[in-house]
Amino acid sequence: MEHPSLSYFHSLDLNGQPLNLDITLTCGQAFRWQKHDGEIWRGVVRDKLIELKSCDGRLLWRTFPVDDEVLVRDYLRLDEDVASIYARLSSTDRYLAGLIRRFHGLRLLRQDPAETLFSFVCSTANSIHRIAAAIETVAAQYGELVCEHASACYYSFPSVEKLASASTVAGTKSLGFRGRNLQLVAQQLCSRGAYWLDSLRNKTYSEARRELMSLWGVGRKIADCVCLFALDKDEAVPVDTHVRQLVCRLWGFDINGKSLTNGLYDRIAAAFTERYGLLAGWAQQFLFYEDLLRSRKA
DNA sequence: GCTTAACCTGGACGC
DNA sequence: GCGTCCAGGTTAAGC
Repeated sequence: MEHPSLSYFHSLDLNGQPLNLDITLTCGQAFRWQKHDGEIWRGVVRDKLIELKSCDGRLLWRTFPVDDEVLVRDYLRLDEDVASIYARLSSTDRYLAGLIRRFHGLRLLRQDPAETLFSFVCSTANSIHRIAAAIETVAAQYGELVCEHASACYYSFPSVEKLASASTVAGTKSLGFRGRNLQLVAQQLCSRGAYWLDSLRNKTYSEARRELMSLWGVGRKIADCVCLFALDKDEAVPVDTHVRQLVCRLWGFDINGKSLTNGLYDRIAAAFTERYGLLAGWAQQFLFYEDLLRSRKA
C-alpha cells in the first residue's frame, strides 16, 4: 500500500535508466542525505530541500520551498544515458561488470562545485560520519534557512562569501584544523571572482584540476573529487586510502606500507585511465563503493 | 622525488 | 579510566 504522503510527490519516468538512491546517496560522493521512514531520502541541494523515492522505474520527487524539477534532473544527471555507460564499462572488465550488476543504479551526481570543494576540504584525515556531522554544523551555523519541514529546520550550505568572512569558522571545534583550511580556501575563491569555480566546468579535466590545485589547501585528491562529483569530469580518479588498498588487492600493486606520494598517486590514477579511459571516474566509484562496504563490515 | 611531521578531533580498541 | 591509533589529505622541511 502506498504511503499516504507520497500522493504529494511528483513522478518522473526513468525510461529504463538505472537509479538506486540507496547506493547513489551513500557511496561517499555526497554527505547531506538521510533516509526517513525507511523509504524517503531527504537532503538539501543548493537552496532547496529535496525529497526522493524511487519505485517501479519511476522517481518520486518534491522540493521545498517551491517545486524545482530542473534542479532534481540536473543533480541526479537524469538526462544522462547511464545504461550506455554501464554497457561500455562492463565490456572492458569482467570484475567491474560484476560490481555494476551488484550495485546497479549507482550514479555520479552533479553537485555544486563550491559545496563539493568545501566538503572535501573537511574530509582531510577525517572519517565519513564525522565529515557529514561537521558539514551539518557549518550549514546550521552559517547557511540560510531553506525551510522547516517535518519538525526540523534545513539550512543551505553557506555561501563562499559567508565562509570567507565568518571569523569563527576557523575555530569551529568539530572541524579541527580543517576549519582554518575552509576559511583560507573560501578567501582564495573570493579573490578569484564569483564565477571562477563554475567556469572550470567549461575547461578540460587537466586544466580544471591544475587550477583547483593552485589553491592553497587543495591537493590532488580534493581537486579530483571536485572534478568528478561537481564538474562533469568523468575521467577524474580520486585516489585515497580505499582506492590505494583496492589496487593492491585487485591489480597486485606492490605498494603496501608505502606512503601515498604524488608519484604513486599519479601511477594509480594512470592505471585507471589505461583500463577505463574517459569513464575512469565511474569505474573508480564502483570499486570504491565495494571497498567502502568491505571496510564497514570489518 | 621520497619521507616525515604537524595539523585537530573524537571514536575504537587494548590494557 | 587512560593511552594509543587512526580516519576519504595537504603542506613544508629535510634529505
